[in-house]
Amino acid sequence: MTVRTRFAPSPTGYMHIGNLRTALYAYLHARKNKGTFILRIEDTDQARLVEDSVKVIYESLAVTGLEHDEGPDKGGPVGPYTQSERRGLYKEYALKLLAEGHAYRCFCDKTEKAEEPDEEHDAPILGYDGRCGRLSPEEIAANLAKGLPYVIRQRIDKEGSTSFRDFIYGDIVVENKQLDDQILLKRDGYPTYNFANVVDDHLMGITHVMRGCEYISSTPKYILLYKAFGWEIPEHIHLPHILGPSGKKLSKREGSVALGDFLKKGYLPEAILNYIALLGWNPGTEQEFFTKADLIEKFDIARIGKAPAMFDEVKLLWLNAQHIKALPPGRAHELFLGFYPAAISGAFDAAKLTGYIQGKVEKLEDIPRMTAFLAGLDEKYSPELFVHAKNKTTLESSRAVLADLQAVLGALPAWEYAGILAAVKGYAEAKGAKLGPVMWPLRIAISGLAVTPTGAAEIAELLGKPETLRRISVALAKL
RNA sequence: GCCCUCUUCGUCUAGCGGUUAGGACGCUGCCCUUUCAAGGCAGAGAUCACGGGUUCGAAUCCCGUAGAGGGCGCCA
Repeated sequence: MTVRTRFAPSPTGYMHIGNLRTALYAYLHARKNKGTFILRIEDTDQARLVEDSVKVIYESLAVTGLEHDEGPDKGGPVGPYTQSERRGLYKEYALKLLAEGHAYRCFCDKTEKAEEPDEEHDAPILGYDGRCGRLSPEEIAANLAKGLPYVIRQRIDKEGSTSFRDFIYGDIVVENKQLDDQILLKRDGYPTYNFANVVDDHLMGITHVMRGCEYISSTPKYILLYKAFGWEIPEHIHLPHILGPSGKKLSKREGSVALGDFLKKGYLPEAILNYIALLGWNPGTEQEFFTKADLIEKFDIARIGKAPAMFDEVKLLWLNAQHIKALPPGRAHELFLGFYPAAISGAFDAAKLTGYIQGKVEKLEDIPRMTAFLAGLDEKYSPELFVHAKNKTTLESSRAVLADLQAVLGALPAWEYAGILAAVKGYAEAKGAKLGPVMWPLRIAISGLAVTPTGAAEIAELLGKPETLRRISVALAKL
């Protein structure tokens, strides 16, 4: 049987990183097995529709390269792929359930109370008591005649228990009395997630249902639905949660949760994918750096874990640096260019600069801060920077070195890295000094910083001869 | 409240009856070096949540307990 997986997000306006991981796993499993990856938009909550948010979903999948084979924008054999366009279908199937006694009309009006759930107090919320399920045909007819609005609820026999085997968590058994007569079709005629999901997954031929483990508790109800329809039950793969730093579900209050946030900070899509893939899955080897192609090759749902994982941006940062380092130079430069201050991309050999710092950039967002000193020297730096114990430099030694260097470099006919380095080395040798005591003052003088993304000779080359000499003069004036 | 699930270094994890409990991030130190970083090496860091079993032997199997997370919406 060909594998068919689906990613079924709701248009909320942003791509939650946890949802992205679900999409990634579904995508990887499909690709790994030469199957089909489907995108389905779950927009059944009319009150929550957010303008343009479907676009965000398309863009997110595009930028991360999780391209789908079937979906609203691409079509396919089991469309439409947007739930709001499938309303007729849900009604048809709900009616079928109704006719067979697996569902009933409920005329109770609980819309008011259900508006705002009380999140602070975990007051016991009792499920629906099933009263409308006991209405006589005459009562139902009377209500219908009165034009009373109604919902359709699943009728669940409270005797016995329902079980299913989750691919990750194993056998899950729940007593039926724990199961609520959940609403299948809302008053407005739209299906609930609970119903639409089952109907669509079946109609779309989904073989592996992958979703967050918050659905484990309600899956028995879905199983009952499959059974009522007489449908084959697909493989269920519930994924452990991704937690925020506090150990709670990753939420906006604790920092970035949206793919867009990370992209804006200069995390590479491949690094993000790589990192979240490892949150809850491991290859069984010690490999941690993965390209998307690697992931497709190595991914295996059998190695998904059960325990929730905390999102650690520090490790993501490290992985991001690894991915930046691995970028082909041309591609790196393309990306870096967008982050260089205008003065740099104009006046400097920016491609050369990229080459010098590619190995040190952890995230693109840091580039302006790392390179600002090239565009303009902050002349107010402290002379104390010249004093460095390990290199045995002092204010006096620095002054002497810089004065000499000004002459040595000033006499240089050509201006490029190798020549500059050779000149400085030659000077140090002539003085019988090690390179450190000479390089340190030079680097401080031309950068004004204790920490720079690249060495003194590289910086001097980028700055050009006049500016290098000028900055040395500025330093000399301080000393 | 009821139900479901989870629990190995701070974090991500390996482990699936016998290991000095391995790796990665982070941290510390050393080396290299043209500073920092990168790279290389080394180190600290886990009585495997706790308590009982089973077994010659348990992080691994069983039963409890605790803690944490999730569900109980005309949200998904």
